[in-house]
Amino acid sequence: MSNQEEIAKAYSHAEVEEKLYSRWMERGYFHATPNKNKKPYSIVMPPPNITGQLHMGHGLDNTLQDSIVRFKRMQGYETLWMPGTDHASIATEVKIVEQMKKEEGLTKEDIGREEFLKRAWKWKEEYGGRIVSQLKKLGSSCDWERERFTMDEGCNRAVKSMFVRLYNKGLIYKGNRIINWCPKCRTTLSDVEVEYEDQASHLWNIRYDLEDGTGSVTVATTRPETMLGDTGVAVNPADERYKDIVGKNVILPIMNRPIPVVADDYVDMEFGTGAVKMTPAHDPNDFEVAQRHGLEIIRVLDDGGVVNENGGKYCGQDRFVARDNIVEELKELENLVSIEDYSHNVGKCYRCGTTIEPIISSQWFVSMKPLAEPAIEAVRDGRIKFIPERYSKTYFNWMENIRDWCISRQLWWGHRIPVFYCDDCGEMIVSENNETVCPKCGGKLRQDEDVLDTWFSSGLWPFSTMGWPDQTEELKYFYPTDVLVTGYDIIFFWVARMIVFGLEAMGDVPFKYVNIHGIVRDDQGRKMSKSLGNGIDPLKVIEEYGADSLRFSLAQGTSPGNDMRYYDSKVKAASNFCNKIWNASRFVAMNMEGRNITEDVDALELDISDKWILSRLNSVINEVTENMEKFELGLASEKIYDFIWSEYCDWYIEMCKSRLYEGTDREKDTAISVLVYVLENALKLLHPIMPFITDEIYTTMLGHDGSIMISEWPVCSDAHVFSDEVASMEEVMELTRSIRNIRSQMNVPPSRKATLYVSSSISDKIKSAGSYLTRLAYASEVYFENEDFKEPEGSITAITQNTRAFMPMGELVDIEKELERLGKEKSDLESEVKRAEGKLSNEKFTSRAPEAVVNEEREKLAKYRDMLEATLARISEMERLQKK
RNA sequence: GGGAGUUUAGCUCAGCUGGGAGAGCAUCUGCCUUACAAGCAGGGGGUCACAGGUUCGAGCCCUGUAACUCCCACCA
Repeated sequence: MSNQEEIAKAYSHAEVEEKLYSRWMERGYFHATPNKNKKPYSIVMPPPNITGQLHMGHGLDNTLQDSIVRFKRMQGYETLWMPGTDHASIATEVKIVEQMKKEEGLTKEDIGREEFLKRAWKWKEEYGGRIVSQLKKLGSSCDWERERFTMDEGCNRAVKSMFVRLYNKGLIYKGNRIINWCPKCRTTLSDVEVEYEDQASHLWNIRYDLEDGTGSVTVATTRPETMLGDTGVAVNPADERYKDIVGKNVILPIMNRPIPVVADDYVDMEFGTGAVKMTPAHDPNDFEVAQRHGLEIIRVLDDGGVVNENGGKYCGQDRFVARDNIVEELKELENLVSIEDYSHNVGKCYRCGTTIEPIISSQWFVSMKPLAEPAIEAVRDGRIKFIPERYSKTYFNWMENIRDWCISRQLWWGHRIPVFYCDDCGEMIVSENNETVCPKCGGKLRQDEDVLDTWFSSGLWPFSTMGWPDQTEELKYFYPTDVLVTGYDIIFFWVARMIVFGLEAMGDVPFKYVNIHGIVRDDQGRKMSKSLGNGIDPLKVIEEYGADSLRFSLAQGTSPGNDMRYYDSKVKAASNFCNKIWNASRFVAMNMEGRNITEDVDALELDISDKWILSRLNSVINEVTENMEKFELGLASEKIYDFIWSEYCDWYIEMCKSRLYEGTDREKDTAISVLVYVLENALKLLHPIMPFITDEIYTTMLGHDGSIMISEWPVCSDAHVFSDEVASMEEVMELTRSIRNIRSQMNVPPSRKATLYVSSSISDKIKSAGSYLTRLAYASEVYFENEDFKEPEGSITAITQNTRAFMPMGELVDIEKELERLGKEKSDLESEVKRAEGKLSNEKFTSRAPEAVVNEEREKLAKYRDMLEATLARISEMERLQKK
């Protein structure tokens, strides 16, 4: 259908990708719908934040998912890949607040909640689609008709429903507890949203004098400013040093307030002085101790991290300013005993990096323990499998020590907590509906001001996107989903919560496999980050090399659970591969012209090379399918790459040329039919990873209607196992390699052809392969001779087990050089023989090793002995010539 | 303080249930051989971190050591 002039010599990705993606969309190939005649396969996409731009992490994540989805679609499953975006409550709000401040000098309080939300929605409309269009550039075959947003109406319904359900079960409660507070974002954070970092700091030792003047006690702290809120000092009850002062009061310096000394097991006698100052309002441990001993709780920091009116003269000072000043004053008061260097773990807000402040506050919590139990069980009994398996350990460790989840956030952008208060009678109503009137007193109701943790709605994603709480057809058909593909960095944030919520809401796991991948680092192994400026923009890479190249390099470089580095050279290599495929296909297309192509290759009169490549294809189909089933995309890519490049292109195409150029019509038809058949199947195997180029070749060059993406995945066939031919072919290949090697070492250029005399004990088997040798081994003619053939003088000789090939090279043969080469050959073979002999003479080996292994060793020994014998014969022949 | 991972060619990494060390890039040599110079052919380069052990046989299994990385944990 095409000729050389019509097909470009190099593959150009830009227009192809654009064209094909819109074609796929138009034809609705991505859409999935419950279909009783097909088996379902489903994946939900980890919804990217609407604030986000596509980065390499998305690139990897979505390449893996798309590859799996395309594979399953070709296998005939009704395949749903559910896409969507996440409202990312805190991340988005921070961004909008920043933008407002920068552009208009406004704070969110200036414009009020309603106006702020209007802007947020506008922001979502403007930028929320950005990442979606970027995902499309990657080639993602998601069902865009089903695209969802974590804050759309359906998701909102699901969130409210889940909240009420858990509340009614007593699994959501409001409590006054120490929470993580970000003074910059002015909101609570859950425990997983705090990132800990070692910081060089000090340990300040401060003396608190006893009220009765009989002595003093020294306490150590890393946060001197909190002393303003101290309401006690704790010592270990077993500590002899402090036995007498328990129950007495000390005077809190600066504040000059008497506070009691209490005894509590929490205190470690070995650490520091063995006495600990208690700040119950700003430290979780102190809070617990205070609860046990009835200590007062005095909050001294406000929501902005500034000392409040309880801090006396320090009121109004930022916590870190106050720290310095308090240390100064303590020095002046001579209460500061000493300052030690100390490295200490500081919690930071995962969004803005501000040091978090533990603060006592009234918040909403999910009671996790009862919910965690079935979630642990689901992984333990194998209903959910982590890949790699070791991550289940991480999961257990976290789940088994789980603490309650603080879900209320003092933000505006998010799902508002469905709780209503009556200020008149104090009634609290938890409801999915927008309640306005108090059922008890008829008073006006006020909704809780707070919103929910983003991850609360993300946790519902696998079923909220399919219509839950309604029992939809989609849920029945596609839930549970098959696999979740995500990075190890959000196992706690997201994966664990989905499992918990899925089991609770649906009574079933949300997915069967969790395929965990690592993060994409830069070429120096550093995390890609905005602050380092070392991020690589996938879109730029796509623009330069094409989505296929990027995808291939990502898929190829990945192994489950491990980080990978991004290298430009990897993408370049993948793009060379594209070009290779393009040109191989171009070659095939050119030779298709005017030929009679038979699709059923088994009906053809196949020659040895055809049988060899079909056998090889068969194995590759087998292996790649298995790799894909096990989510081993890296191995799959490597195998397809090797097959196409090193077998199909390097050997098979070359072998076909003799028939295509010099054969009969019938031979030509056979060769091209097999060429097409193998190419087509190889393209199919590659399609999940490189969707664009494979479809372009499939439709344009191979002339198929439709698309490769809806074609059938190749299956292996027993009819294509030709072990004999493969073995013979391999001997021919070995012989070829040997001839090439010799010629290269002798510096004989390919243009210098020689006659080839082949003397082989398996001549009948490899005779038909003789014609390939012309091309592959640069021979002018090939003659098959009987075994005792006496070669012409001045030949160089390639030796394989059953075959010798002689090439008379005339004066080109440097006898000395050839002897040197043969000498090296000889010693190589001798050591092989020795190795095999050694093994086989070991009685323990022959008696204990499996028979197959022993036989294999025997065969090797025979082979090397044969080859050694032939080599020795050649050496003496050469030596004879040398003497002449 | 627990837990996990990594250590294989100059660089980045594969190596399935133990059976003669692999790829890509880089490097060297020779080739514009009518699909592809983004290519072809060939070469060099590895005591598989170290020390023991199990085994007929260990990169792979066991024990220990070292270095690097990550996660978790309320020791002020």
